[in-house]
Amino acid sequence: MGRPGLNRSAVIAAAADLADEMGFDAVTISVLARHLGVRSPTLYSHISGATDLRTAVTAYVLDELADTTSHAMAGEGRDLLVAYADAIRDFARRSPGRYDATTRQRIPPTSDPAAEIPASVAAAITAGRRNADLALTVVRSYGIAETNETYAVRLMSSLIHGYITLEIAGTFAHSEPPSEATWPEVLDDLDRTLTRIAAAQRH
Amino acid sequence: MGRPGLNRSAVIAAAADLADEMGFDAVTISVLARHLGVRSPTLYSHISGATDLRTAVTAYVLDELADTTSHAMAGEGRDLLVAYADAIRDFARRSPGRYDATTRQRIPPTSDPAAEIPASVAAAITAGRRNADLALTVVRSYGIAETNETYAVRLMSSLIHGYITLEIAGTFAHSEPPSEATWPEVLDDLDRTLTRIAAAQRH
DNA sequence: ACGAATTGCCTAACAGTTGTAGGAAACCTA
DNA sequence: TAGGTTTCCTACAACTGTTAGGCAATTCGT
Repeated sequence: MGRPGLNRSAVIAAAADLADEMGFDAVTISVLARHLGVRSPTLYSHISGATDLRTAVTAYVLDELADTTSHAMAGEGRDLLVAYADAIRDFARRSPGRYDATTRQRIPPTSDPAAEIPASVAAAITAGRRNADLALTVVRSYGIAETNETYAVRLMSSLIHGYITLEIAGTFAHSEPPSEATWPEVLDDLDRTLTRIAAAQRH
Repeated sequence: MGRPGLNRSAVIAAAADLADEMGFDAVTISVLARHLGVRSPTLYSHISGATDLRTAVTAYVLDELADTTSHAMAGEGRDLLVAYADAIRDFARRSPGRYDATTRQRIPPTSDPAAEIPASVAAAITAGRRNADLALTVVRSYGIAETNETYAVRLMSSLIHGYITLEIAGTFAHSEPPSEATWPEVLDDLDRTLTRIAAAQRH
């Protein structure tokens, strides 16, 4: 039934690829349409507007990231931490536009019960939770108790995300040693801290 | 000589205020012009375009941040770290649009010697270095040797910036305890790590 | 094989934004 | 009061986001 052509998934995937080439902000409806060989209004058959497109890309990319990360995760404790953090960093360096999408798109608070939640927002929330669960897995593998879980996840996420963000922004490019060299040290110190948190609770 | 009216500084300061009200991305030439009670082309007498405006706001805000932070810095070691980190976090929470400006604006690498560097870009680089020097001051107060200075600054900056970014993005809003409660713990662990780095070098 | 429903894509058109060009008005100084 | 300087304006061109309505291609039921 109907004529075959673009579909929503193809449009979103193309947008994610474009984001890696030109930056997340540069992915406009017009640019994306030109890249796909159609006129701008055509895309409105597949997406409901620019913000829907961005949110959908965010959800799509968050799912990709969770897939990649969970596939790379193996071992326990320090090994698991390194596998987890390297997977995220590799993803961000390989696909900076995609990584940007995971952070740049602000999901409004769900406090308003009357407001209808668009499907793309719901998908982004679900995919975000998938990634949060992976972080939780790493922390739990250190034997950190439930009381400290949230804290440990926030500490670990902040450090990993912060380092990757500043690294991609070029903040580390103007001083020695190269960013590549200090990353393992960061993970070493993060490992020590997570170990300390786990040890401190079994008094 | 000449008719008094807007000048470049007033335009940039107004843009920074607007960023706090509506978000950094929402500050367009047209919106800013309307807010200042003039027509859009008028602004081109004071700024050379949209990217120049954004870069100039970044430089302006980086200077404000360095002023605020250096004014708040006092003490040594842990006290200094807390004063430094709290100043940045308070700034970011009080002025989220301004804080966004410090990170969202990408300064291209200065590798090309033939390219002329616009004044706003040079100002942003200088202001960025001011902030980097403040971070260095904190690290040095721990007695960390020059060999480890860069590493310690990267670690500290990544953690502080990452936590603030995720906090403002609302990532911590959906779990207990409140973000307010885990921040001091983060600084505690950061203090321990900086102390360890300092201790490890005098073997 | 044919009609009908379905679906994809198009043109036309409008509002809003960025940016350029050139001119008129307001102000300070002499 | 005249000159020079600077501010601000209107007019215009190009591009992006978005809506409305229509043509055309494909698939399904018969």
